[in-house]
Amino acid sequence: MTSPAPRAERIRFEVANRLFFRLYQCSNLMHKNGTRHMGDFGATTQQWAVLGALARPLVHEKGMSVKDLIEFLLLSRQNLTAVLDRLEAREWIERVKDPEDGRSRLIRLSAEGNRVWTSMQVPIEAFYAGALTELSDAEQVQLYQLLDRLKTGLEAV
Amino acid sequence: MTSPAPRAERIRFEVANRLFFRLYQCSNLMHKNGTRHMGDFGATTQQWAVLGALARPLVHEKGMSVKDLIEFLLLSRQNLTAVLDRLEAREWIERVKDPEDGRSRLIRLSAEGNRVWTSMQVPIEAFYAGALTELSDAEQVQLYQLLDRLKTGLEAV
DNA sequence: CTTATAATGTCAATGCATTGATATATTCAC
DNA sequence: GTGAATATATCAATGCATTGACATTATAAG
Repeated sequence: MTSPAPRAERIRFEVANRLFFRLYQCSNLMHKNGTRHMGDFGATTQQWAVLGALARPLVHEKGMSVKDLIEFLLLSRQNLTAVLDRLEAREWIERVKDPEDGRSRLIRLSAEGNRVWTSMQVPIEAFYAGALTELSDAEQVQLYQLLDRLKTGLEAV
Repeated sequence: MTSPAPRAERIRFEVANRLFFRLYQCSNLMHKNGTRHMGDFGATTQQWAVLGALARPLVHEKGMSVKDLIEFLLLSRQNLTAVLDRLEAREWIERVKDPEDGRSRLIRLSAEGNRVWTSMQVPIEAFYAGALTELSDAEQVQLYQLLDRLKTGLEAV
């Protein structure tokens, strides 16, 4: 059927294969060791992402709708709901009615959630520093930018 | 308590934050859209990783022990067992006794698994090509190498 | 007012990933 | 042979992630 792939094609495939395999491994390691670094808090890396999104300056006051959180985090609604439920059970976030849209509920950091998020910065910074020892400042920026463009491709594929 | 972080430190933290957030998003997108690309086969990206590991030239004949697969894929034994169970249920892999070590069982591609893996190359290549449109060949290599060093740091942290 | 659309939530099934504890069989050192 | 270490498997709990289907409530269009 298919003729044997030319050399350039084989190499291209091999590079892509390794690239996505490393992405897979790095993501698993990030979640495993990142979550382990939070020992005292018992918070997962996925929960950081939510708290971090809600703690951003322009969001902190009024909160974010579930819809906006879904678009920001790129998660399914059903999955995000479960994560929010766990965060709400710990009283780190609150769901309040949006005064401007009765259908919408705004997700906000609670006072306790804000306090916890601040304390979490210490182990998070330690994790970041430890995980990035092999990369210079410039390389970290480079990696971020390459991942940003990979994300663009992955969204369209 | 802690004095306000110097500007350079804040920027460093922000870069790390974005880097790991993009890693998180890319990994989720890879699994979601990668698995979707396999529609006909109903195989997940994690299952590719296992089949791909077993299909490598030097492994294909004799297979790999569970221990070696764990070290290669960086997964927990309990998780890998579950993935292997699903692959075995589809008769894509076989577990055979290691003639050299009675404790060990070697995981091998079955004839059917080998055939399926070959057919899968087509949608996998299409997925790779579509996901990497934003990156040149050189950038793909660069990204792979940066992820490789990130992995080293993430393993040690 | 009626209808369509949008935002959210819920129920169910499946798969991936972790940790912890326990069990069995085999190999190897002594 | 005894005992330690190794390789694998299993059971249980928890969390993350997807899809699909259905329900509720509120907004917006006609």
